[in-house]
Amino acid sequence: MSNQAAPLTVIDLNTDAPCCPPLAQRRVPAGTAAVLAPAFKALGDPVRLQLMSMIASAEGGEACVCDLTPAFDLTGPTISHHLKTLREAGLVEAERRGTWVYYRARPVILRQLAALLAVEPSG
Amino acid sequence: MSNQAAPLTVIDLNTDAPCCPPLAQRRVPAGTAAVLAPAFKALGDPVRLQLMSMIASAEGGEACVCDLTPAFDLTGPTISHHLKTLREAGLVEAERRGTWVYYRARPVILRQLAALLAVEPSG
DNA sequence: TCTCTGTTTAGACGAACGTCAAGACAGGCG
DNA sequence: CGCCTGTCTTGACGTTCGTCTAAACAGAGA
Repeated sequence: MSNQAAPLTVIDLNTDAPCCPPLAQRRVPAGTAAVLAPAFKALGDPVRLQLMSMIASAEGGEACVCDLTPAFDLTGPTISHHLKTLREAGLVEAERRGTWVYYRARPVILRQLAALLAVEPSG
Repeated sequence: MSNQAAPLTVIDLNTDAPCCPPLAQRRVPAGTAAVLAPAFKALGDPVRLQLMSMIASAEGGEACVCDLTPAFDLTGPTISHHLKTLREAGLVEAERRGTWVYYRARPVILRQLAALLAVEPSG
């Protein structure tokens, strides 16, 4: 069963809207927390945080799995699993071009997470 | 044994320095990822994300556990456990004043996380 | 078509997580 | 002091996570 009919999609992750006021400004509602927490969770592993950074900072905006995998002391399947986690969290998207698969960051959700964490300059 | 002698403290979470360039600008090194990933992980649970927000947005900059607990359908010990997780991640700090315990956000690390997630205004 | 390389899926394992009930600790008040 | 209230710790339970090996899938090239 594809469990995506849940009525939880309070936030449209595809718009460029800032989505939410900073976490420190207004209390985050349960629905918003349920939607955004998985994204933070996906970033909550050192390997995935590095993968995310390698992808987001790659030249041309995309990184090949063949460049990502050898950067870690982990097997290919394990890296693939972590990439799937990032994909399911909406943080990256994948595209196969011929032999290789390329991953690209999705800046919109990154901006939303950053906005949620924003704090007054010197509060 | 208090396992905090680990030689991993690449980042001083107590300074006000921006600490790291955005994740999308330069590849996050393994040491930095190891230090910051636990903070993201701590925010990766809906309950903790809401707790963090309730604390950070509370009037006076602090929130009493007695106000936090009744906001969820969870037992006191469970909320306490989540607060401990936030504390160990360096996101909040606690202080007991008489009968009640008050939690306060630590804006420095929040700023660091937000800075790491920062993305150019428009791709 | 067959074979080779690159990537993902499936299944299994131990470790860590989220939750609870029960108990321990801290502080205020008779 | 003894009791009560508020908070944290302990120990347990089932679930999820991170990793691996083995196998399946997708494309390129002979």
